[in-house]
Amino acid sequence: MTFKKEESAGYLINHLARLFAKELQKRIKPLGIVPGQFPVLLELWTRDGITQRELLQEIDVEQATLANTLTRMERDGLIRRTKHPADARSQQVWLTDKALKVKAEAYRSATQTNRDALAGLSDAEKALFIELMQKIISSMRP
Amino acid sequence: MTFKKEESAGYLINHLARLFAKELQKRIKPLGIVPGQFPVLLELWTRDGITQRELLQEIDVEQATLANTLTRMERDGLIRRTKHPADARSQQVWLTDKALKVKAEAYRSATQTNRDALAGLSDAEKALFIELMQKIISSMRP
DNA sequence: GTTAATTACATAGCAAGCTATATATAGTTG
DNA sequence: CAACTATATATAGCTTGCTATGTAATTAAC
Repeated sequence: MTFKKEESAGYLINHLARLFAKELQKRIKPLGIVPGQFPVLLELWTRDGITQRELLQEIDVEQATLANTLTRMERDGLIRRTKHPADARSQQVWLTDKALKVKAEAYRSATQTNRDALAGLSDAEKALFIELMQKIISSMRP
Repeated sequence: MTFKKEESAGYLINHLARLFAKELQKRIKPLGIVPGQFPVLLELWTRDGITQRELLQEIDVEQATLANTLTRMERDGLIRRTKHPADARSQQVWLTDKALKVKAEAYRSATQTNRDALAGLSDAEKALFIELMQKIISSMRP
């Protein structure tokens, strides 16, 4: 009954995810942002002022995770939250100038992290790797 | 300047890692273990009584992460720690009966999680996916 | 139009990761 | 052997994720 972790998909994926996060964190630290804030920023950079509910539909985390991430982002001066005019339960989320200013550089950091990480692969391998992950995700997603 | 998260290696890997962890957690919960304990168990099931230092060499996490994981495992009755006879700084780590008893079922759970997750891929794709991850990891590892 | 169900968000509490730092013991070196 | 240096582990404090539960506001049902 041998189980080799170096050949286990789950083990490798977990390891890889941590290596990626560490690398990205290093790059974006000077911008005053952290990896967990990236999905929120990506969405708001293209669609500012949406509600938490709408944000949640675009981001693959639990509602509580998003709420906590937004609280930290507010603390860090990246977003503001305002009451929704038509629904008092709802909050609209708005980027601050600080968050708008780092957009270009943050994109570059993420792109560069991906590029460096996959630098040892051929173009065909890179494309295949992405495709395989997409395939697995869509089969696992609830 | 478009950045599509569905095509970003880092984004996909993070998402995939969370899906895997969630799935594994569901399966091993009845055994009284959690995903973060798996690397420790895997090593101790084949080499019991080693020191934290030796464990650390096999597991790709920081020393502090391992120390905390071991503390939780001790609390949960999975391991015991004893002073090393020849070096008072050192701790030897031993599995309890509880941890030994779940070995076979835990292997099965992990194997099954991997199998199910990759079920939509051909054998060649599975092998390729593993190889690509190994390749990326070895290029990113410090 | 009050009651019940649903929705939006927050909070509590935990796991698992990280960096940075402290502490105790061992080893080395003058 | 006293004084550094190095090693083994622990602790503090943070992020990012989760589940479970609470709270307030809205909508649906009677």
